[in-house]
Amino acid sequence: MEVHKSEKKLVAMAKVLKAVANQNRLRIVQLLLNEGEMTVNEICEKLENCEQSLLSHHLAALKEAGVVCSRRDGRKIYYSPAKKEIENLLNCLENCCD
Amino acid sequence: MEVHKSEKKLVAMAKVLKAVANQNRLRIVQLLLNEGEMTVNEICEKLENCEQSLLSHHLAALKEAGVVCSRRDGRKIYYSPAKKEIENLLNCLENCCD
DNA sequence: ATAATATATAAACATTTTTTCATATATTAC
DNA sequence: GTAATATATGAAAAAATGTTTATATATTAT
Repeated sequence: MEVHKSEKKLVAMAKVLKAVANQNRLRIVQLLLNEGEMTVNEICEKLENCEQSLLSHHLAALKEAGVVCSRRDGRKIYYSPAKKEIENLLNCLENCCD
Repeated sequence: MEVHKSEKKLVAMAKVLKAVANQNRLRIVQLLLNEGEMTVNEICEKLENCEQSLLSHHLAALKEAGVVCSRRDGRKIYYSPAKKEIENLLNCLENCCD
């Protein structure tokens, strides 16, 4: 199995890791994986110690890294995991921490 | 499949992520996965822009997070991936970045 | 058009991480 | 013991990230 990657790919990989390498953002991703689509407010309620503005920053970071995606419905915006590979990643991560 | 984790596990997961969420450290891990055990000097030669002292700091961070382990042989110290799950994690990560 | 709700953004500030530089420790060779 | 090699460590400086606060934008309701 080939593990070494091109510089470009390495940068992309580090980017995804940086996005999720944070307690709050990790919890956000877990929430979305568990519960599916959620609005910012719904996420905000589940997350203690994370006020609306901060949450928006975190969501923007996750989105920019391609970890989550969003769609608007009326004045609400729904976030969800951007792709199924994210779930695999989190499961592998979980296995690393047993 | 259960994705939500206890606070303790979440912290552990974030810790591993933080350890590898860095270009140099990610490359170190890839190197070790590809080539098996390597000494600090061998790693240092493969990594450009990463001088001995900095490399030691990175290795210490990876070790402290349980991502790599080390053994001494004479005056050399050999590093290698700490467990097989790390390889799975990197493979899942790779799939996220296609 | 005004108000209310939901979310985002920007700038200032605080904290953490990364990097450098100088020095320390451990092992082997002489 | 002294020198050489391999690696680690600590503290300061530099850079990046996280947090707060205030304000902006978009949508809907009145």
